[in-house]
Amino acid sequence: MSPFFRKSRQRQMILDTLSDMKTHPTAQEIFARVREVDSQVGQATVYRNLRILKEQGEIIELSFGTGEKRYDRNVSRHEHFTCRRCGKIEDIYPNYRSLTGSLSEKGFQIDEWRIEAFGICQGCIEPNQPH
Amino acid sequence: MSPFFRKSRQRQMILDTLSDMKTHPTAQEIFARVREVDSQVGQATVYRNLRILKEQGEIIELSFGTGEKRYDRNVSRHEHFTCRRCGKIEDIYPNYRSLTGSLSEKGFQIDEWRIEAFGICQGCIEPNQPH
DNA sequence: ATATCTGCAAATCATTTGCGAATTG
DNA sequence: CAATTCGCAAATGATTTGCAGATAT
Repeated sequence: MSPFFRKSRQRQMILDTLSDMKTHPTAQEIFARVREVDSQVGQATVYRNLRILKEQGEIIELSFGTGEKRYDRNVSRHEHFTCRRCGKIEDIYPNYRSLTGSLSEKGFQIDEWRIEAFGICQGCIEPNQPH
Repeated sequence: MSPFFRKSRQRQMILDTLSDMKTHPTAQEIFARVREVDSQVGQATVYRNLRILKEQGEIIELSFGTGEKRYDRNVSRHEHFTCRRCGKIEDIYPNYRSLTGSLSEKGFQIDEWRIEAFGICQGCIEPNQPH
């Protein structure tokens, strides 16, 4: 049986906070933001609820090979581009078809891709290189 | 100036150990294996040398969204398929062209992809489902 | 010689867990 | 009221760092 969840003020607050942040924040960043509104919230609550929200399919968990995980309110299928210069993470919508096609012929039964792109973002290339 | 590295018995042992392992092991798994040969080796030595070997381009560091990093002696450009059932990690060689093409048109200057595929491997699909 | 490297132990960072109290349906 | 959730503090797991002594060039 799939788990039953009650509503909680804290869980809603965490979801709202993530919705407001467009930066693909870490659990710690969400925790800091939530604490600004209610300094009573414990960090275990944030971690626990991020896991629950993920199980509920309300949010997505990301990882970019750096220690910490990041969270995303955008649950539609998409991937991410990280700018090496400014660190900004942008959503990208690649074409998966060709990837999957050539590999399924080789006997791979792939049901999920995790794709990350790295490079220099438009803003950092354009007029004058920051830094 | 790029750092200067001396040779060390331990570093060579770590590299040889990784070469022998075909499993994309974690630092801890490499540490355990190295300790079987020389029980004096400290774990800091393993972590330090894996970082150095990565900087030297001798090995590649992988991460699959689980806490720990994994290491790979195969430095040619390739990606990985992880079997959800048996956990085995296989090398895959996808066609990047189409991915990069459609996105560079949109102004992304992508210089690196990190791609992971998940699914069920051939061995786990075939005759009788294990478990 | 002397800068690099080692082993050890302690520190750090992200995340999880145990527990008694508070909250929700 | 009975299960879920909370806040706290302590535990965990992976990795890093400080340091005195050993080693490589």
